[in-house]
Amino acid sequence: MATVADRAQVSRQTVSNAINAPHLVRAETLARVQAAIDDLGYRPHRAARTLRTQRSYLIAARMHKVGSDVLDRFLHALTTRAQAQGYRVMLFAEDDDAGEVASFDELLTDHDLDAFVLTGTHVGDQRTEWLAERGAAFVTFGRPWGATAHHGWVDVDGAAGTEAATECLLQRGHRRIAFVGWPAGSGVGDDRRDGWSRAGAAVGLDPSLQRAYEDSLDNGRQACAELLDLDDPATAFVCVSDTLALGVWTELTARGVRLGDDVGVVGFDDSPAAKVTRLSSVAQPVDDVAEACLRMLHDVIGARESDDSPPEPVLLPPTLVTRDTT
Amino acid sequence: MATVADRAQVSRQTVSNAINAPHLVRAETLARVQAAIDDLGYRPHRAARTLRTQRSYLIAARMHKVGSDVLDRFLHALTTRAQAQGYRVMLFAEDDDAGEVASFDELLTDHDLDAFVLTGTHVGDQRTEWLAERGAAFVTFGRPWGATAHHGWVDVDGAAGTEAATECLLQRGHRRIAFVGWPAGSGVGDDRRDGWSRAGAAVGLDPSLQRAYEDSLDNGRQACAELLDLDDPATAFVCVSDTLALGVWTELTARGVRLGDDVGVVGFDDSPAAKVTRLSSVAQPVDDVAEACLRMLHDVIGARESDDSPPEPVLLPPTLVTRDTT
DNA sequence: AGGCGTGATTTGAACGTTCAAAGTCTCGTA
DNA sequence: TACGAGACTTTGAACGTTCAAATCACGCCT
Repeated sequence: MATVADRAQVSRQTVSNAINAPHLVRAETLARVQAAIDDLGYRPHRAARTLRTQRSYLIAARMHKVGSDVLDRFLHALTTRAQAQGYRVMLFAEDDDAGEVASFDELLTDHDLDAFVLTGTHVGDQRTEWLAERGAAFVTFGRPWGATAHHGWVDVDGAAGTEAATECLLQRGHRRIAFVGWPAGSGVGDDRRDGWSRAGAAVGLDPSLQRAYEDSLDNGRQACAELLDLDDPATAFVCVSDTLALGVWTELTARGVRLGDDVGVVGFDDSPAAKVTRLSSVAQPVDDVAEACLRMLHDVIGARESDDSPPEPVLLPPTLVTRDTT
Repeated sequence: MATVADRAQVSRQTVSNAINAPHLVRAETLARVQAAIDDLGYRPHRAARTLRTQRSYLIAARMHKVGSDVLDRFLHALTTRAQAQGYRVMLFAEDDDAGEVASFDELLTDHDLDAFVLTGTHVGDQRTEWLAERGAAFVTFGRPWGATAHHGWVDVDGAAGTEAATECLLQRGHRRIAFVGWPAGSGVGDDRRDGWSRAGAAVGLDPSLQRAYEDSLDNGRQACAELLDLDDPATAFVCVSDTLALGVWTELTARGVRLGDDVGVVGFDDSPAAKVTRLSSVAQPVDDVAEACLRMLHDVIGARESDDSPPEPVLLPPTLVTRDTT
């Protein structure tokens, strides 16, 4: 920077201004500085800037547990878009809320991180409170389940997704549409169940036609088997996840059922496995989520300390991808 | 840090030494400094340290294109392990070698990155040369295909994987074992084909029983159909990827073939979709790869400038996961 | 003529660390 | 008694930026 200043016949500070506050610099001078910068290929040093300004242009994101296709795609979108705005994404990996908070602390204090993107919000989430207390900038991909929002969030309207799935199956003539979900209390799971309930209630479907299991292929099979073996069996399955849906699919395939014709299935997340098995599924618009997160983060970072009202939440609609199982 | 120094009745530098070079400090003093650090909850500021030492304790990794389960898991393992050693992983996303090199440049010059982890090495890779020229520390997950190694690398022995797959199918009694691969020249693809050739040659299998297509489900179906419709059809398929294998699986399922009994299939990568469809597949030991990468990186970072011979490469054996299709 | 405001630029200090060199203390030895 | 060696500690400067305040040049008003 000193070299640039010398060559442009100005002081360090003018170079700094030319870069960070060009309106303070006379046009003629600006051009001279710009030329010097180009000639010398000068680029400001981030660590020095961070040291002085307490801003790192870094965003932290948690490296999710493996096998989560949605979060993987989200992270990709986030990285790409952050980069376009001059930010970089820094990863951390933790197993639970407590560990994550410990990471926050280190990242915030030691690395001057500018913002955090949280995924997988859940009931009783301890992370948001911690961050809010510290006055850290953050947004969540996921609603503040069971709490009032004291922070910006972006989420996908799961209920709308399962509702659309249910309506699609209704149109195909199904009247025994079951829901295969997660145990109550999970926020996301309850929301997706609500969508099915809503669509069902509108036309008087049997609201008891449902099962709740932890997320696994085997549990999907199990649920499917139970619902098929009823006196008045289910003819279609709306599932809270692709994992359970693929379990259902497995059971149906094993029984030799004609998928799409006799029985319908819809999953959630549109995972690669759904594409392979031609399973219909509700797709989350992860690119849009990432975009919205960054926009919101931009506002939050700017408005921190001055403004105390959280930004307007964003709820995005998912898309039903219709394949062979509906 | 000044506060710690005051409280411990020592100078800044002694605090610094207590942290970075404890052997230089008298035990008694060390204890006093340590106590002060604990009392005040002091933690050194990374940006300041980076500014002075030119070291960031940051490792760059590329955020792979979506849908690559192996790289996703690798990234997770890398993050976890790096973190345990005091490093953090910084992401970048680029579409091609040129873009990636541009990112390297920015990360190296502006952010003082300590090291790079490259994935997806390929024939004519421009990235390694660029990094080597700059004297940057890096390792690759993937061999330097078609070039002599001027850098440390870790890879999985693909040929050993397909060889094991082929031998497994031989044991099941198959004698018409086909290979569904990628077009020649891709390094990884050729290597995996070699494993099949090797195992086949040992017992005199037909070496022409193979197809080469770009990686997609449809191409897998296509290849499968062609190989089944031969006068002397294939009875088993060793595939270069799960994508192609799942294409094969789709075609076989559509034809109502009894998988595992009449016909065998083995994929590569052990993706989630393989688990769902009960497809046998060759699994890469990504955790071990990440571990080896970091160990190697540690050596490279330490030895930079002094030592010029690259570290010993690491080639790890994959594991054949046997499910219903063998 | 002198003071004043405004826009452009410079100066000195500071951010929090570590490097390089110099300083102090203790002890064994000539 | 002094001297050098070794162990430990301190001092001043530096890393590359930006902040806050000072300075400068210039035209305008009274």
